[in-house]
Amino acid sequence: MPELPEVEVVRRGLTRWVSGRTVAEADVLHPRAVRRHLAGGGDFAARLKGRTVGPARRRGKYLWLPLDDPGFSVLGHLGMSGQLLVRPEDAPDEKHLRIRLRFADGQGTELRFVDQRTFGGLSLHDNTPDGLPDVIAHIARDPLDPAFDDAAFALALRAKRTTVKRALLDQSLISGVGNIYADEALWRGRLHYDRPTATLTRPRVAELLGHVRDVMNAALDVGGTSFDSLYVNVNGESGYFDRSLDAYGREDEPCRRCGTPMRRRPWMNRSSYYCPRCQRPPRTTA
DNA sequence: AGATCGCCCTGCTTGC
DNA sequence: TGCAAGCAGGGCGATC
Repeated sequence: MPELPEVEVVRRGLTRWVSGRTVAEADVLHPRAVRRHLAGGGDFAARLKGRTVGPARRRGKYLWLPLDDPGFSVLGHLGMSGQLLVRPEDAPDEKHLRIRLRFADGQGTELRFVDQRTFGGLSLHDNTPDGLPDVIAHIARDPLDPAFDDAAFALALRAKRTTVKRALLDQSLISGVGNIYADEALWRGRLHYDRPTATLTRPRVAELLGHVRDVMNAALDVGGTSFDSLYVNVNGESGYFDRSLDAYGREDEPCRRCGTPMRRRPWMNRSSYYCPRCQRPPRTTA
């Protein structure tokens, strides 16, 4: 599944291969892929036609393309299985092709949104004065954003009176951290997922934030080289999952620090992976 | 009204 | 062997 580093790779790929091009036609092949565009697929296609796209932007796992009509943008989210592919126009359709954008130039490539599980999609939205699609105005900055405010994050985290993994996944506090990165950062920080945020000191929060950034940057280093071939994988197949993860998916495997078998626990309809020795549970599991 | 939880979706894996 | 349940999970909206 695409995580923030993969989405960033996609953003760079879009800027390189799609920005500056003018949409000749948009084909919506599956209505669910435009479900956030409330006016429907026909309206989506009609309003996109003739628009020229600007440099791709990203916040958390959201991507958007500002349009030459400065009032609005194409917003995208890859969900669990979404891909944005720049493909030759004559390449056969992918099995799960949902949206196709043709361009009014002679480059011979088109942009395809392919998504098996249809958690992702594209939509058009008005921009806020900050140039953000209005429907994501509530999404906090992500930890790779230079304007991310570490001190404000630490304050808000401790004020929330929640547990640390919930906080990491709370998009109003910090965006772009999914289940995998949360578990990896917590393992690095030797923190149990149910640790109350109120018990974390500011230095501890700063350290945790550092771990989140380290994991993301490591993945970005690997993924950043994957899109510069001819068939432009603007798809986020970064090779991240070839990297060795320290926590996620390692149930019963030895902790890389202490050798204790890692555990998996059901958590919020998901799983949490942790080392029972390095990441001691809080005394009161309330 | 802030916090919590269920649901959306499909293909691969697991178990009987 | 075949079928069915389990699992993956971001984000939104309903609910309390």
